[in-house]
Amino acid sequence: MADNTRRPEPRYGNRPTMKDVAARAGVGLKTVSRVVNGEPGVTPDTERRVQESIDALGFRRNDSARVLRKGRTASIGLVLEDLADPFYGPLNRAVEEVARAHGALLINGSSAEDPDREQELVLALCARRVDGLIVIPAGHDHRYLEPEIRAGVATVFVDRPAGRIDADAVLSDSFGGARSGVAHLIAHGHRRIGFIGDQPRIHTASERLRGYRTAMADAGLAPHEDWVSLGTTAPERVRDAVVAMLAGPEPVTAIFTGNNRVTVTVVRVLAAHDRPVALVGFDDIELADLLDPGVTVIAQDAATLGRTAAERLFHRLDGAVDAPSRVVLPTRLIARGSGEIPPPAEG
Amino acid sequence: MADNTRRPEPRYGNRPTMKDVAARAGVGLKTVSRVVNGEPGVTPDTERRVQESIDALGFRRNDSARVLRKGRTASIGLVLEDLADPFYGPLNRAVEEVARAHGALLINGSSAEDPDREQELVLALCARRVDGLIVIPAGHDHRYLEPEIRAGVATVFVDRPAGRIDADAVLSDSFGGARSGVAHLIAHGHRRIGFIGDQPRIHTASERLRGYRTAMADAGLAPHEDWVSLGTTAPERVRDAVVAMLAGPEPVTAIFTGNNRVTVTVVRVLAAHDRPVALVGFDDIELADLLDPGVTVIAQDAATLGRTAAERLFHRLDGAVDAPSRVVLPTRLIARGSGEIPPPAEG
DNA sequence: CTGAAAGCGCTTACAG
DNA sequence: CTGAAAGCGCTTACAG
Repeated sequence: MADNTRRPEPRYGNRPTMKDVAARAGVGLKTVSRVVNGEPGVTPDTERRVQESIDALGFRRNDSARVLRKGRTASIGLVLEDLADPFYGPLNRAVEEVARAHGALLINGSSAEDPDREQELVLALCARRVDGLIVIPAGHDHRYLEPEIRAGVATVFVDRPAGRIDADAVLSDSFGGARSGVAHLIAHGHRRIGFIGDQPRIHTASERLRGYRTAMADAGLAPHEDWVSLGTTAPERVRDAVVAMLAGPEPVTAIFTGNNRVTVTVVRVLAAHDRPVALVGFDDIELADLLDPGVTVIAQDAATLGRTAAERLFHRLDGAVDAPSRVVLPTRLIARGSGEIPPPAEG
Repeated sequence: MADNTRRPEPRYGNRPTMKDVAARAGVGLKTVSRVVNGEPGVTPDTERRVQESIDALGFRRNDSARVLRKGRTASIGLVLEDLADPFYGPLNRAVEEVARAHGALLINGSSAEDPDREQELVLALCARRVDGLIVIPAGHDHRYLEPEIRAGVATVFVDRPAGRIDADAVLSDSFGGARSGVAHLIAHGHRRIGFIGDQPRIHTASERLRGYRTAMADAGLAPHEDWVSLGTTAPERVRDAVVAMLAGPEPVTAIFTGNNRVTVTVVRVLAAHDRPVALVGFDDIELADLLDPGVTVIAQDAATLGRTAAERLFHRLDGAVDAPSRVVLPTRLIARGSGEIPPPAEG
């Protein structure tokens, strides 16, 4: 027999159904349903016969059919940017734990920072009739979700707000965090401070840039255009940005980085640089404390972000109909050395 | 009106169905189905009327009902140990990409290294009638899966093999990787080498220990019992193990660590230690190259692990019925400094 | 080209 | 305590 023999119609295999169990036990369908669901009103003897039949046939209730009748799928969708990004790991896990506590399964997907892919994924989840949706949006126009939300799909945005619709959101204080991080560098004597961030269409990126500009303005500093670089977090792009800022007649003496991926690349570039350059990064990164110098960061609490969003979602699923809310979680500056490097004495 | 007003029966909201669309367009149910699914045999005029009706009502096909009829859910389940562990990020992402390419959604869950939780999750996924399952097993007895596999649920184990059943598995070469890592330390002059690993009931942990013992035996070295420590990867446990190995009359001069979490803690402890101690760790870790010394590791390719497993799964779903296979992927030693530290001159 | 009937595997509402 | 009938929202198989 060849290796590539194919089954005719795979279907669910040949799974026994409640009907099969009922026939074998010589009872009605509803009685099987009662036993399977632990409902009362079955004599011990009948129950035993049904249970024996279930075991013999290897019956397992088809929740997919159950769901169709009950109207709730006991599943939620989580759309994030990249399942492989360590920043989202704790967020993902926190959402899972809350879902689990509510008896719901988690359907996961990455948008890859592509608005079309986000929409495609979100609508596929709606077609599966997930009870609710937690979205880290890639796009800026979520009006496509309006009919779904009206139809009862609870939706909570996390990390970034929804665009053009009014919806629950759970965010970190990107503006405040960046502002305090840049102020920290200024307090250590820096005047020429660079900002390297993610693409400006991403809400967190533009908020962090705003924090940078505000901190500079607060100190009466006017950042040179060349000190700001926004774009993808691809290592080459970030590397070029650092190199450019450190060259020229007025090189920056400190850099503020907009997220974990940017920070990692900047740390690499600075490690190979001849003069010390101060650095504060948004997002904590693993082993940041063991580098020399340790990396000073603005840490956000990704797990709390996820947990808060999921709890909000289930609150809605429990029937809460209060107005959409926005929760902003504080960030925390962790000084480890890189942010406390003074600028070189001016020549 | 109070905030906590509750809707009566949440159901799917009040979603329009094909029946509603048909009634509004004045056509039969089957015609709507044809339009929704892009099947041929509808006049342009009829199609226009139906489409108009779909748009006006905001109809979206209920895939949950579709699935019941079609027999396939176009979804797969992935059970891993911890969604927050950075090691699984790339694996998770790779599985997602393959699933996406096959039009399937990904249902995700963590076992938290608890066999009961693994089983509960796996069976819940089976009840949802996922088409297939990718499992990083926590337990060692997967006979509970036999009826499911017989009923047609394709199943592939990844990172660790199944227990007591014959099933596809995609693994990294834990034994060979650990053996070569320890041999590397021996080649650099070490004789007293410690091994700190995860709990021995975990397949990868015991295989790596076996690799350690084999490398030692190959070199004619008899490891002292105190040089081997297995247990949870909790930082306190690992810290105590390192401290114990470095104390006493015959302290180890090098340590081999069994996975990324152990390595991270050991790096922390060694950074605070007064004498240099060589280190090779299983699994690559972010920024390992920037530490001083850089951390020498045995790297495995988590993305390939995930991709290979997912491809195997869809191969099965396409009907392949060849015997269960075991794929073992090679590991790669990356020398960065910590593994090349020589032992101190003997007194 | 179009649609009425039956059925996927359950639960609901009801009757005995 | 028990079960037959109807229905969840689709697709299948068939007839016109």
